[in-house]
Parts: sequence; structure tokens; C-alpha cells
Amino acid sequence: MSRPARARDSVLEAYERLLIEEGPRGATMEATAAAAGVSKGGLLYHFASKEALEKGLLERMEALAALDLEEMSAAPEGLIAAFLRTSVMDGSPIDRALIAGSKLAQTASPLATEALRRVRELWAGALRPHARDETAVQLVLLVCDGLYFNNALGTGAVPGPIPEGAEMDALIALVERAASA
Amino acid sequence: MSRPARARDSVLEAYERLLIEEGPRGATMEATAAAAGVSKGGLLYHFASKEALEKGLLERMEALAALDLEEMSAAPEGLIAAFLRTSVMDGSPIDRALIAGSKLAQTASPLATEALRRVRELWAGALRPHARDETAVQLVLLVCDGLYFNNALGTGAVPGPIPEGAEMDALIALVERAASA
DNA sequence: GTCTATATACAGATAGAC
DNA sequence: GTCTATCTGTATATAGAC
Repeated sequence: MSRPARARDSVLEAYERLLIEEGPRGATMEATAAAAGVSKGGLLYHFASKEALEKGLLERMEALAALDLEEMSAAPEGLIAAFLRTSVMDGSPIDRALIAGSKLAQTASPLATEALRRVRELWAGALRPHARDETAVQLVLLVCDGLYFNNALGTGAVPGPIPEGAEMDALIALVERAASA
Repeated sequence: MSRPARARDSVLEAYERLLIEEGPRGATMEATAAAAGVSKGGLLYHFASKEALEKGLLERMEALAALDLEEMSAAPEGLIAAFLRTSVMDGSPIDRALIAGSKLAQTASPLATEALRRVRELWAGALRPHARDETAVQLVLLVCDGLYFNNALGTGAVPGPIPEGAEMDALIALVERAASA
């Protein structure tokens, strides 16, 4: 990850937004360039191919995931609760990056699949000391995955069955009772 | 769902397989026709457009989901266990249909999103009498979603973190302790 | 009902001017 | 570093023969 120019960032942001809102199919290089306010040629100066563009997005996603984990580790509510709560899309950079990465993974992009797997392993390692056993770690991760999955589906369509407010608090309490060390 | 010709079914099966193995991007009409052993024109006789093809797949998915729910309701292990166990891809028709439908949903296809939501509501209704409260219903569904999500990602890539054998039994036991009525 | 041939559109990528 | 213009491949869809 080199120190990027300003345009590079706005291209990545536009690509991410298109992936989330229009899906992989709508997130073409031309549409991305237009959304970022540059020309197709301008985009291709920063990302020489579609694969390079994907790679840029995924690298950013992994960097944000590492940063986010640091923040969560400091949460007073505890790590398991922090994980579940931040699995619901609140528009934070890491949430958006993960949803975009998931969309990408559905195009059978091996790069995206591997990047997501690395993030998952980062999470599993962080959760392990807070969970009572390996099954409990998997339970927390699977519920997180489920929340992300529903977020990814819900975007742009009818409002989803994603828990909010008191519902979310109850879910966190239930998972903690079941999984907490 | 009209009574289809033989070729119609093999086209849907080929489309489903391509969605699972190659992703939405590889599941083109031409590739589908080739995989089904018909010509592009032959395919277009049965499905006049890509949208018609998607609709065919999704209708089949919803029909299979209803059938599968009937079978699960008769499972001696109980409905919650049956739900979790069959959320791991075992190559059954409904599993394959759901994974294909999820892939489709990632292309921002509103048809797919709505079909999946209907299936989820069918499930929620069936689980409700077996779960201790609404939060417990959501827990089971979210873990199922998480398992499906990982299945959908894992296909064609490195083997995923999907629980198997004893791991799966432990997960089922944990979820049942937490959610069972 | 299934085929071949073809029209239309657009994606990804290149070349080279500024 | 950003642009316009253009090439090439391929996806969806149509027309019409068999």
C-alpha cells in the first residue's frame, strides 16, 4: 500500500459505494470513474486493471479491519458485544468495506475470498481468549456473518430483518450467556 | 410454475451449477446453454430473457424450500438441529438452490432479494414454536445465515471454516441450549 | 422445439495527446 | 496525472431456417 494521491482514494470510495448499492455487476470501471469524477483513462492510471482495483479495495478492507479490531479491544462492553454490535451496518468505513468485499467474493474472485478469510482468522484469534471454547468462537463468528449477510442483502431493497435497539441488546445478551468465557 | 419440458429443467440445473461454481459473472446465458447441452437459441425458447431465467431459478428455490421444511418438521432430532445441520452444504437440491439464490442476490437483483426474504420468513414462522422467544428465533436464523454465507464463499476456493462432524454437533448443542423453548 | 447467424450494446483495456 | 479516442472481446437478444 503506497501513499496514494487524492484521486486514488476517491476512486476506491466510489467503487466501494457502487459495489454496495448496485452490486458487482453495476460496479464497472466506467461507472466507477464517473462516480469518482474522473475519466476512464484517469482511473486506469491509478489502477491498471480491474484486478488492481479489486486488490486496492481489499487491501484497504484488511487495513481497516485491523484498525477496527484495535478499537473494539478497548470497548468497555467487552469484545463479544462489540463484535456483534458493529456487525450491523452503521455506515462506518470498516462495515462498508466488508460489505463491498463480500459482494466481490460472490463474483468468485479468489482474491476477495482469501482476504475475507484472513479477516475472519484475525477475528477468531481475538475472540478466542474471550470465549469459553472453540465452538463458542464459531458461534459468535457465525452470528456476525449472518448479520453481515443480511446487511449485504438488505442494501437497496426492502428493509431487512436486522435486529435494532432492544432487539440487538437481547441478542447480545443471549450470545454472551452462551459463549462468554 | 408450469409443467416444464425436459430441456427447461436441465437449463435451470446448469444455471444453478454455474452460479455456484463460477459466480454470477460466469453464469452467462451462453455458458448456461452450453452446460445444459442446448444452443443459445434453444435456451431462449424456454427463457426469453435473463430475467426470466432468474425468475425460473428463484421459483424453483422457493418450491424446494417449502418441501424441505416439511421434511425437516418430521426430523426426530428436532427442528432447530435440523435447520443448522442442513445449513451446511451437503449437495441437496435445496442447499444448492439457496446458494445459487444468494449469489444472485449479490448482483443487486431485487427478485432474488425478495425471494430470499420470503424463504427466511417461512423459516422464522416454523421455528417460532420451537424457540423460547423472538430473540432465540433470530439467533438460530442468523447462525444458519452465517453457515450459508460461508458455504457460498467457500465454493471453489480454499476449504472454509465450516463446522463438520463433532464440531457441528457441539455447535448444535450450544445453540439448542441457548435457544430451545 | 431447437438450431445458426447476426444485431446491438457495453465491458475492459490500449494509445497517445495535453 | 488526467484526458479523449479507439480496439477487442463478449453478453444479451433478435430473426428466421429447419
